[in-house]
Amino acid sequence: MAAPTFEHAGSIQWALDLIGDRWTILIVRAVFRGLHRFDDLRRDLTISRPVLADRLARLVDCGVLERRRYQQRPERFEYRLTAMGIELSPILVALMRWGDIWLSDDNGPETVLIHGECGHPLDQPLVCWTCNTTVSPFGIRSRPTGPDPTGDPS
Amino acid sequence: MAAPTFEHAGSIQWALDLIGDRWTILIVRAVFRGLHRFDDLRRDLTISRPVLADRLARLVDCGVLERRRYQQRPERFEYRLTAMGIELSPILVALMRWGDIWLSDDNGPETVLIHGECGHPLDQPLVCWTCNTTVSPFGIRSRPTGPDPTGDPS
DNA sequence: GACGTAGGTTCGTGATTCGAACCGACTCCG
DNA sequence: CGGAGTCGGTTCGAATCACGAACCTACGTC
Repeated sequence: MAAPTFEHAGSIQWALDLIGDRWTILIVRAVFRGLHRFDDLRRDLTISRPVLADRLARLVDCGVLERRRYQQRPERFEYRLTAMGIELSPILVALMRWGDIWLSDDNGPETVLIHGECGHPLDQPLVCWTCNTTVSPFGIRSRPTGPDPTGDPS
Repeated sequence: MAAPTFEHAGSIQWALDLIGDRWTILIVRAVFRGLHRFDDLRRDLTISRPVLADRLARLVDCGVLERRRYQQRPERFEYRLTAMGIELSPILVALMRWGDIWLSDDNGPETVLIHGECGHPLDQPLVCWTCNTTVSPFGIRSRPTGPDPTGDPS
């Protein structure tokens, strides 16, 4: 059984350059939750004004958020997720599930994410739609970065 | 259509406290790829010695990595993923897929992760095994943090 | 005994991040 | 009219963090 390769560091590196600091993910999550205004975000996250302003500008710059004027006189702006931002949700889901399973302080909740329609737990598997099977982390290869380096099995 | 809630910030907050800096994820990824020794990691990541030592110690502390002696005289150690560490893979996958789709510089590779057995692309959906359906980010509720705050639809 | 390797620690500097304070444009209240 | 409040920031000086360079230990090798 070969190890997962996780080649193509660039993708992860780039992603981390944008969202790999302590606040950005939490900001995106807050916007998901319906907080769109500067002061709402600041209160909810207890983040300092300069850092929030910087992160929001960066997220708008790279296309994760959209800055939208919601009134004139005085001009006021709110932040909305773009398609690029909405597609961050698998990362949020993965972080949340992992944190919930492994880091719950004592007898924390075991199942956080549930299906809105039926109320049953959600899973986030790797799926090959061609084989119609779920795939373990050890069934991954990467393309086009060549053959896997055959990391010796742990 | 209600927004996803992503309640229970604690889970994400805790996860980010451990793995939310610029290096930790990259270190975990490198260990996944088969790099287990201090100097191999340092060379691969071009990370400074103090930071690598600090991150490895922290990861061992919190149970993501295991420090294992692989020889005596002189004592030498290597780092292996624990179960907790292996289960970080959904986060790596999500980061990688997002970065690859949205951040590839020009005509970068569109499909990085493929099924080792069949060579077809892998997907990482949200699945409700009870309904046997995939769920969009907007079909998520969270438990037990109460009813969703009905984030106004974007 | 000089050199190489493996796995770190110590140290001083320079970049981040922080809270506190300030600012500008406007509204509301009296 | 004057003062307070709201919203969305920017500026500033102090504290924290991450960095490379150098050093250290313990061993093997030439």
